[in-house]
Amino acid sequence: MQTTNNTERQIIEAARKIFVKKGLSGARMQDIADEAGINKAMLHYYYRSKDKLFEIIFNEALEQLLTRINQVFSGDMPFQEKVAAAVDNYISTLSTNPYLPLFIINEINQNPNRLLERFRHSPMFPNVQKFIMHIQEEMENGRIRKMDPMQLLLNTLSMCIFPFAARPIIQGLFQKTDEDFSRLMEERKQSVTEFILMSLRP
Amino acid sequence: MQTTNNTERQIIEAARKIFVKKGLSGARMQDIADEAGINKAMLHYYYRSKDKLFEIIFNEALEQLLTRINQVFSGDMPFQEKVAAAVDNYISTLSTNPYLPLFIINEINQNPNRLLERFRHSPMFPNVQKFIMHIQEEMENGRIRKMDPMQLLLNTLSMCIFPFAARPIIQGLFQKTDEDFSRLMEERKQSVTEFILMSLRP
DNA sequence: AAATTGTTTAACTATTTGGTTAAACCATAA
DNA sequence: TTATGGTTTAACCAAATAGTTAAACAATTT
Repeated sequence: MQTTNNTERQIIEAARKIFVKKGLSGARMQDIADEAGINKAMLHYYYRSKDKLFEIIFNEALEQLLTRINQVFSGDMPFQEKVAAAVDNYISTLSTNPYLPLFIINEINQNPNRLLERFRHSPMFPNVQKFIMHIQEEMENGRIRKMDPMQLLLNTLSMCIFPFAARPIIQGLFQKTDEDFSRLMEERKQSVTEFILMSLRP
Repeated sequence: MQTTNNTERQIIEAARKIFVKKGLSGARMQDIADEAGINKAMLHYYYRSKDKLFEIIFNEALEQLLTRINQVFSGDMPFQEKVAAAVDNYISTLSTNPYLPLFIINEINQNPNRLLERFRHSPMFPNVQKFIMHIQEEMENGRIRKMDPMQLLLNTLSMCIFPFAARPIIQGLFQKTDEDFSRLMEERKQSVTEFILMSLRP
């Protein structure tokens, strides 16, 4: 029985690697089989079809991304700390899963109706609302300057996520090595947090 | 001869629509032919292969995006105005070409070596450098607070581009109509500019 | 009008690719 | 050891898809 589990796991890992890199339409079942070092028929034996296998990978990716990120938003720290923690957590998560955001954005673009359903029912939604309310509270108390909370949320997410999505362009354009990029993102935790909080000074 | 030109143009327009929406691997030659309302053989008659046709669309998209954006960075206005103009121009361009950034990011991800070459030789590169120098100048003169100019550049690009790449997620998650989204982006021009300049207060 | 040249189409081919099957393999239980 | 049941493989199939071709068509030239 350990063979079964082992094979199943090998398939999932290979599928994740290929799907996340090439997307649903770009991935080949043969590529996944090769990556897992097994016969292509095994993919169908364990997971029936390409679509079924993809579904598993997509859901897993979505959950992985949202779960960790989410704990921060719902936490009860003071506002400044919460921003710092959110940025830190976001950039850390993406540093270890750099392909994830582009993968998810892309597939939702290709198939909004089918995939957005999961998003809406994900644990992320309510916490974002909570974060927005926290922002409004701070503004009303005059502790930060007033602006549309939605725009602030978009700014925060944009600055955390975008550099990873555009990574190959950034690295290519500015001749950065992988190490350079890692360092840049590490510094970015501090820099983005500061950038946001400085902007919000009343 | 007008028939020829007309067909050629129809093909290019159809190809742009399909490629930009579905990407290289997701696009079907038949889809492009259908979109153009012509026989599939015509695609090969005029443009030989899928790859050749894709190359044309990709280069065109890249040029379109960079050319307009670029004029701003190289201009000679005062810093504050330059930031405002850059943000405004960026968001305006993307409002009329919402699929463009994701398309370009994606295809470069799929084929970095082949496509980055063009990027590096594009007219964008030197002007970005000029913008960075302008930032440094302002910092040295104490007109804005000090921070890594590269991070500032990343922040600016992120906040302008990301919302368009993530558009379906944003709209789906927050139940925004197309009109809502347009308005949000229109307000964003002002909001992001302010956000940046506020953060840079010394 | 006839000939020539470029354009368009339907039908076809070759290749890729997701999916199936029957037989071989292998571990475990009887 | 042999029988059983799950696992794996090579070979195959069917559908999708990029690309080709020969013939029909249309415009232009002579």
